[in-house]
Order: sequence, then C-alpha cells, then structure tokens
Amino acid sequence: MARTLSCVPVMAWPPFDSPCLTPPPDEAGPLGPCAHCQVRHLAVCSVLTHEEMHALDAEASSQLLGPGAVLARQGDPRRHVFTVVRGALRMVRLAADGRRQVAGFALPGDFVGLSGSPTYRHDVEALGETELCRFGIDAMRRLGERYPQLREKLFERACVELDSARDQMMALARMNPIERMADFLLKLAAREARAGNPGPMVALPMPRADIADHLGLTVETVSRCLTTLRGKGLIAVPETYRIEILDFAGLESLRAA
Amino acid sequence: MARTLSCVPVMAWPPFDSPCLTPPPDEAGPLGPCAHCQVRHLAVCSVLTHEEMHALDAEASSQLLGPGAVLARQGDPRRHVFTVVRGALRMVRLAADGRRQVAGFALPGDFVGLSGSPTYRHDVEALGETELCRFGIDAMRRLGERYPQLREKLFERACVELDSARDQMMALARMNPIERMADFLLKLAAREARAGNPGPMVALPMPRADIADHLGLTVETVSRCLTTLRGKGLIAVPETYRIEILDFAGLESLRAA
DNA sequence: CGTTTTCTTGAGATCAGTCAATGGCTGTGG
DNA sequence: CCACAGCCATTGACTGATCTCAAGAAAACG
Repeated sequence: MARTLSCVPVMAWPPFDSPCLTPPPDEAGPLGPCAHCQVRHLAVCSVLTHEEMHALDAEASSQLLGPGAVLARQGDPRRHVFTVVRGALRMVRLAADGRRQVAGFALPGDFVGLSGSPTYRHDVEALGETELCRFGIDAMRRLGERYPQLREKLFERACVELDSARDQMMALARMNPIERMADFLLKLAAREARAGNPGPMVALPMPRADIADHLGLTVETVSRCLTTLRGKGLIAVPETYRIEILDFAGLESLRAA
Repeated sequence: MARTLSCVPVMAWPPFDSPCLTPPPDEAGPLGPCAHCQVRHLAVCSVLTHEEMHALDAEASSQLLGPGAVLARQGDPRRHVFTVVRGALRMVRLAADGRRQVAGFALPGDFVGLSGSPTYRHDVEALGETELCRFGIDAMRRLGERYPQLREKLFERACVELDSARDQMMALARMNPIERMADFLLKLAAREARAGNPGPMVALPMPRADIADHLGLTVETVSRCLTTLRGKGLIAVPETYRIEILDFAGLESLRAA
C-alpha cells in the first residue's frame, strides 16, 4: 500500500486519523517535499488545511533517535508531545524498588504524551532506530484554540486511549498469562493491519522483558507462553523479534473477555 | 464545609472543576433554585456563564436511581453522559465466562461516559440511592462547538482519567494485594478530601466483591487484606461500609510505586 | 424473627514467580 | 578468522503467594 506525501487533506492514515500525523516513510525517505507547495512539511494531518499545516510546521521539529534513547523522563516538566514516524517507543514507569511497568508501546502513527499532569508520568524511550515529530505543548494549545477541529481530534484520541487503557486493566486483572499473551499478539496484529500491513506476520519491536512488564508477567512466563502457543500450533516464531499467527480464530478463542 | 448553590462562576468544585458539574447536595436538597435568577439549574459548571448554563439545562435531565439500578449496558448505543450528584456508580465489564472487572467507581462530582466507542464499554450501575444529571451526547457535542471552554475541560478531564487508568494498570500489574488495598483506600480518602470531606473516615459505598473485581483480587483476599491492615494498626473498620485510616504515612509506605 | 446475602476465617490446591543453568546471538579484540 | 564476553531468550526445578473450596459469623432484609 504505497503512500504519497501530501499536504492536502488525505485519507485517514491508520491506526486512526489523528492530528499532527506525520506521514509514514516511503522509498524516498520518511519526510519529503509537499506535493502541493514543495515545502517539506513536518506535520501532516488529515484534518488540517494546507495553511494550518504550515502553522504546525513552525512549531514542530523532527527527531531521529537511536535504540534506548530517552525522550522524556518520568517527573520531567511535560513540554512536548510526539508522533511516531518510524520505529517504536515504550512508555515505562519504574518504581523505587525496581518494579517496572510498561504502560504501552507507540508504533508509527501513534500519538504520545497525552496526560493531565504537568510532568511526564512515564519514561519514554526509543525501542530501535526511531523517527518522530515533536510539538511543544504550548504551541499545541495555541493551535487548538485556533483550529477547533484539532482540539476535537485530540479529545477523541484521548478517549480512544482511555478505552484501550481500560481494556488493558481487564487483561491485567482477570486474564491468565496465556490469555494476556494471545490478547497482546492480536492487538499488535490489529495495529499492523490498520497501519496497512495486514497478514499473519507480526513484528515484535520490543524485547521479552518489555512484553513481560507490559503484561504484568516475568520474562520466563512470557517465554513459556510463546512456547505453549507454538506448541498448540497457533503461532510460529521464525525470529526472536517476529511472530507469525497461524490460527487467528484459535488465538481469539483464548482471549476470553 | 457548607456550599451554596449558585449559577455564577463558582470556585472549582472538587474533585476538579469539571464541566457540567451539578452542585453537591445541601440541607435543602441536592438541587435548589439558582441564587442569581431563581431558576433551578440542573447543570452548574464553574467554567460556564449563567447564559451557558441555561443552555445546558435545556439538554440535561435529573435522575434518581435505587441501588443496583442500571444506567447503561455494555454494548448499548452510547447516547448519554452523566455526572454524579449524590451516591455512587460502578463501571463493570463482564466476560462471557463470568469473570468480572470493575473499571472504576464514580463518586459525587465525577463524570461518567467518556469513551471513543459508539457503544458503552461497561455496565454502569448505581451502588446505593444515587442522583445524577444526564446529558445527551449530541447535545454535548453541540454545546462543545458553541462553548470552546467546555470542550477544553472535557479534554482535560479525559486526560486525567487516562492518567488514573494508567496508574491502575501499574497497581494491577505489579502490586501485591496489600499494596493494592492500601493504594485503593488512600485514593478513596484523597477523593473524599478533594470533595471537601477530609479526615480519616472513608466511606466504602461498594461491597467487597466490587473492591475485589476492581483490584483484580478475590473477595476472600480483600477481606484478609483489611484484616491484615487492621492488625497492623493502620486502619479501623467500625462498620462494613466504612473504614478509618489510623496511619496515613503507614499506608503510604505500603503502596510502593 | 427467620431467611438470605455478605463478610470473615481456615485448609488445601494451583498457577505463576524465583532461582539456576543452558544455549544462541552480537560485537569486540586478539 | 576465531575466541571470548555480554546480553537475551529459553528451559527446568522448586517455592510460595493467591485462589479455590468450605464453613461459620455477621449483617441486611422482609
């Protein structure tokens, strides 16, 4: 599914038509000149006009991060929000005694940084080589005042995140490890599908420890679950960081909820 | 802390200055005439002008519910949002096999119904005799277009909910039962304090089973935790539905996060 | 006042965690 | 090119926290 860079309203770019969406990479590189005005927009958003995107561009900056790079630290003043262009991020909370919780992963097209707090509530770290678009919170707020659609989209996005967080609560509270694993893999697959990459192959851009800390398990249990699912013929694990879903219905039947 | 009903911008009413906030009950009853214009407003909101509240009133309706009454069913079309005036609500998700998850409780002043889904994602049920204010989603949207502050407040509220949901994820994933219980009791106390009722006495408007399903535990474990906390002298349980916090610092030290 | 529901307590079972060892992959340096 | 170190994933054996099951006590309800 080839994509073209454009500054005119484009079709909604998966996983949903989020504001300030940077276009996905293409052969020429992740960010090319606008087909409309030849300017290299940083901010492309399906709900914004050409003019509005120029306004956003003035406030946005592009960043390229190496594996493990830290965008934000838990407790730091919350000055920016981000959209992932390429790669992946993890949102991590670390307790004083070392207990770790991965609140979520941000994949290309995802929006990171929505919060009601004046400080970041998680560490935000790059999982691999990751490219993203950064906006100042204040700039965002100003633009929200000027372009009501932007604010509306942000609100919708926050609500979708809320739904997703509550789903995860159900998983953490009431599912056993196998079910959580099945649920997690299916969610990843669904996100890839919405991003235009349907099919049984699913990338796992994060190490096992991150999956474990996301699902409230240990690394060992994650590993055992993958082995079990493989044994049941539901998935294959051709590479450590890639799985193939062999039986979608079978996985679905595991995640009872 | 006596409160007076008013239709002019009032001080933020805890737990936060949310839109469409109905005033707390006073001796004269939960909803009295507006001191400004003698109209009995249904919708009082700290960010709205008198005129705007009249507009909201036209869209709002008051409801009184008995214990166990159902406001919304998981899967029903999402047509309304609610604010709790008096009493309490629970948001429940029920899996096909009977597993149950209480996503949260709504106390007076709380806003219920934010979601990105066209259908309700939880059953919403009254815990005791509960009074609330109901708004149509469409009306809400129209008002949001007319009064940008309203939309902004809704957005902030969604972000706060999001933070809170992620906190709960950490609790469910990485805390043991005692820690979850301590965390839960302290959160309840904090909400009561923000609602103008500080102090060691905390009402538990929900049965043990709801606490258990909220914390991902069993009823038995909840009961045992309360006994343990009592044994440590951190709390007292004078009545089944009321606890007294004897040692805030001690409880705090338990919820490592 | 009896019935029903809810809460508490106890004893045993089980599932996931802990600890420990092995194996594979990667990058470095000889 | 190979040897080694470090990291990560996997597997196994064991432990123990929490659930399950069961009974009794207390509270709510009619």
